[in-house]
Amino acid sequence: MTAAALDRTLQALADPTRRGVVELLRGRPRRAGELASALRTSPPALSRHLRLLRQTGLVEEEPLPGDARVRVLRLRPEPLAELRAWLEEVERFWAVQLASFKAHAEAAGPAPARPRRRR
Amino acid sequence: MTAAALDRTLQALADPTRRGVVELLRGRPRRAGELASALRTSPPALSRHLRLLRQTGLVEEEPLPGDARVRVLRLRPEPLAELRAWLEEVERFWAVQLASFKAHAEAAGPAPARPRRRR
DNA sequence: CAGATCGTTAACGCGTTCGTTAACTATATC
DNA sequence: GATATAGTTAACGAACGCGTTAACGATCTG
Repeated sequence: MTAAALDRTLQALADPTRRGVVELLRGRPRRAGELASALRTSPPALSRHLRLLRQTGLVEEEPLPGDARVRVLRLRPEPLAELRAWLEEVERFWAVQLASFKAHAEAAGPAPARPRRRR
Repeated sequence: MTAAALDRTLQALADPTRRGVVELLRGRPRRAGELASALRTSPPALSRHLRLLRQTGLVEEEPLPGDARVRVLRLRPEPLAELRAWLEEVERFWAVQLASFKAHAEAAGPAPARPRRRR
C-alpha cells in the first residue's frame, strides 16, 4: 500500500529538475514561471513536471487572488516525511544486523569454521 | 557535488526491484541467487540491478570463503544517510517557511491588500 | 475589441531503461 | 576430465521518460 506511494515519491525526486523545484519551494511558495526561469526549463517541460509532482502529493497549488492566470505552488511535506520514515526504518534494521554480526564474529573468533554448501 | 550522488541514489531506489533488494539486505547479507528467487527476478536482470546498486554505493560484495563462485552482498548505509540528511534539510526549511507564513498572516489580518504585478 | 501574458496540452523524436534469451566464464563436484 | 552450479555479459525488443515546437484556452491590459 505504502510501497506504491514510496515508488512515486522516489521516482518524482529522482529527476534533477523536479528536485530543483522541491528545493526552490522549500524556501517559499512560487509561481510556475518563476520556477521555469530559475531552473532554465521551458514552460511545457516544467508544466509536466509539476503535474507529476501534484499527482505525487509533493506539491499543491492555490490560485493567486490578484491574477487568476497564476497559481502559486507550495511544497507538501507528507510524502517527504513518509520517505524519511522508510529510510530510517532501513537504517535501523541495518544497525541491528551489524550488531548481531559483530557479536557473532567476536564469539566465534577471528577465523571461524564454516560448513560447506550442501551437495 | 553531492547532487550527482543524490541523483544516483534516488534513481537506484526508484526501481521496485532494487528497493526490494535493499529491503532484503537490510536484515542480513545475502547471495545474489537468494535475492533473485525472493524477488522473482531472472538472474541476468538481477545482475544488472546489482551492478547499478554497487556503482551507487548502496551495496558492496564480498567473496564467500567456502565457495569462490558466490559473492555475498551487503548493504552500505552511507548513501542512505546522505539521502536522509537531504530530506531532513528540506523538511527543516519547509518548517521555517510555514512559521514565517503564519506569523505574516496573523500580523496582516485576514485579507491583506496585495500590490498588482508590475506591468 | 486587440494584443500581450501565463500556463497547459498535443504531437513528435530521441535516448534510456528494463526484461528476456542465449552464450560465456569460473568454480565446484564426482 | 565430465557435468553441474553461480553469476555475468551480449544482443535484441518493447516501453517509458524527457525535451522541444506548435497550437490552444484563459485572463489581464490598454
